[in-house]
Amino acid sequence: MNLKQLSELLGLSQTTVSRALNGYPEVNEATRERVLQAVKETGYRPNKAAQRLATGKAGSIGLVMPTAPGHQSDVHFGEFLAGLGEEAVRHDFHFVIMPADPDDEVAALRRLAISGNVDALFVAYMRGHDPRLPMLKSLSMPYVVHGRSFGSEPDYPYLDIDNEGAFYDAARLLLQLGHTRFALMNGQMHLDFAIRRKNGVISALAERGLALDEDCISHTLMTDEQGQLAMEHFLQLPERPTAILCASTVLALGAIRAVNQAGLRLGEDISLIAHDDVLPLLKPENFSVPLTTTRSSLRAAGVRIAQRLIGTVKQAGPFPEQELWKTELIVRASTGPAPQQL
Amino acid sequence: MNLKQLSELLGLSQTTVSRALNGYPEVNEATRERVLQAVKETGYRPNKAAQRLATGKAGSIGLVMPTAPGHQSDVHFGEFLAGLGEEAVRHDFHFVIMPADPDDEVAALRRLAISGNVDALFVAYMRGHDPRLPMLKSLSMPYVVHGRSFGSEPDYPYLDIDNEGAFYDAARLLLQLGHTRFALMNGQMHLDFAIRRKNGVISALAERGLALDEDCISHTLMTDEQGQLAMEHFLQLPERPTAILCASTVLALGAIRAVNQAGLRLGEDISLIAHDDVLPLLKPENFSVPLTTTRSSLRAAGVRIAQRLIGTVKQAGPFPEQELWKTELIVRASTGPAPQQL
DNA sequence: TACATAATTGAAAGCGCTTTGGATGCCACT
DNA sequence: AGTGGCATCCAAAGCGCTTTCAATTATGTA
Repeated sequence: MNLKQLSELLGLSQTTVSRALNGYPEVNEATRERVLQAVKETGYRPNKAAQRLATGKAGSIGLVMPTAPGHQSDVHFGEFLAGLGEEAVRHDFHFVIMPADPDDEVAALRRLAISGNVDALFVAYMRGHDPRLPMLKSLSMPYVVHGRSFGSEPDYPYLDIDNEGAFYDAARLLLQLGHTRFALMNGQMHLDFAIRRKNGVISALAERGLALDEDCISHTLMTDEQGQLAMEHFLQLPERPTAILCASTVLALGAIRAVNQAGLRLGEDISLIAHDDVLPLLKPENFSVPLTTTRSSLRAAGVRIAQRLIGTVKQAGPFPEQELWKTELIVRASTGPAPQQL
Repeated sequence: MNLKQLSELLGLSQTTVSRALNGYPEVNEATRERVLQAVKETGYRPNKAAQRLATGKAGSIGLVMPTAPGHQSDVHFGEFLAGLGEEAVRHDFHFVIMPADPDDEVAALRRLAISGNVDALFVAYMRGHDPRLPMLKSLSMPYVVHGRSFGSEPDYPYLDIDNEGAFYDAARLLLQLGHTRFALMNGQMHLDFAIRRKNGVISALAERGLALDEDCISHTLMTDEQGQLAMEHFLQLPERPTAILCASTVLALGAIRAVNQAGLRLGEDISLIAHDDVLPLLKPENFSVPLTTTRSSLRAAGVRIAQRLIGTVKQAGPFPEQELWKTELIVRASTGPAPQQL
């Protein structure tokens, strides 16, 4: 069943049927009803390729999937993708996923753009001074960045969470609880969010005249193994930190293992706040000691970015170019007053 | 730059240029060279939508991304996707990813198929008597299943690993080492691979007149938390098992944590063999006690399935309908002789 | 009643590619 | 010289949709 057959069946022209389907105003409401009814009965579905050829829109958004160690099989990637997909399916959009080595990401992105089978690009894993930004700007294709690029002029469309604010708030909570010795388990150093989170902690501490020792910062991949290692290191420090800020619940998982193995009690000897991306497999409330977290749903971010991307392609009204989402600080049992003595 | 322009530039017809590009035999080698050269110089890339409209091929493979708890953000999904993508990019294929609740998977798959923007379907997370199989057969669209469906006639195209053989071999190794008390940490009960792995263990044990107690089997999600819980349970059993078979290195991670916390030594008090999907984040050789594993790369499976799918769409020669990959048994330090006494 | 205006509808021209059904020229072979 | 076979190449017809331009009918207005 195609447009021609459908229009013959209705005794209308293809033009009118097409217009009825695409919501053009110049078609009589009664005829539109008839068309819609016929669509329902016949199960007609417009041919995507033809639409695309006629309109020039591909109905798809492109993204590069980094595949080097450390990015590969990143749980965060999957979760974000679920969000993108959730929105995409509502608009009959799909993804063009191009896998690429992170070293090749700029080129991969360009290839994707000129391949002609995407309408818009999505970019993540932003770094400080990210080289993809100038490339994206030179392309004439809509894009939205997840995160930001520290050090670059913020004149590109992005959706980010307030990483600095989140970790500032988290650090303040711990300060109010009387903690003075802090440690930060962070993501890889070159990543934008890691830079900002660190800044958030530093500025909260600075207000109390405290500093974050370099020895008390770890920059690692977001795996629980790395979390454990980092925490083991912290626990061996002569001035053992009592307040831990943790860039991910995945890291926290390992960290807590280390705390337990050291015979320390979470929420008493050690207070910990983790950032929670709302990964369904790792709920902070299900930890044996429920985790205090700064929360922001990665999946929701995926939905929103898909909305903006698709909306832009469909030219459906203006979207804010920059969005900065606040995170929620949720206090659970992993934070408590600083222990009175060592 | 489109075909018309390119052909005018060359002083050839569109027909000839098209044929030259698509490897048809009836074009002079010299002219083909000229065309290829011009393509290189102009950077011409055929318009996907037009090709698709003309040929009816979309150049994409569809897959349903399950999003319910337990499937969501599955590390295995991401890893497999990396493999699919690796091959897809070579053929300028892309994915249509449709997220769906597992309850809705049959319907989602059908929607994807009739949406008209995929040429082939990929299906995973197979179950016993999987209801998607009859649906797929009724569709006239190529597909390949990752895994199999226990209890269904094996007359559909699949790629599976020899789960039964893998766990049979693993169990035999442990038997040869003198172990007699076994436990199996398995995936969810309804999943095909879990059924087969269990069968493999049971038949190896049966050869020695041993049985696998129901109490010594866990069926859980493949998370390290579940692994830890399961192992804790096993360790509390009156007749504590000394030989553990584990469906995933992710489960093993938690299991080993439990072993350590119980003060037991891996490879001495407890021998453990895990199935290794070759997840880059969780390498068995990097465990503090390197893990004996049955290995089969999930990513390689992704590559192969993409090959078959794309090959079928392009009608590039016949592919085997059914493939069963052997796994490698790799002995490392987590297996040792059965302890002499409790 | 006559005429401008608005509301609907259609015919037909693409979008850029593949492919069918010839052309054309050249050669070998009767 | 006449014929068939090959190797090359091309014109043109779609593929199924959107959209421009034009036609037709209905609605007001003077």
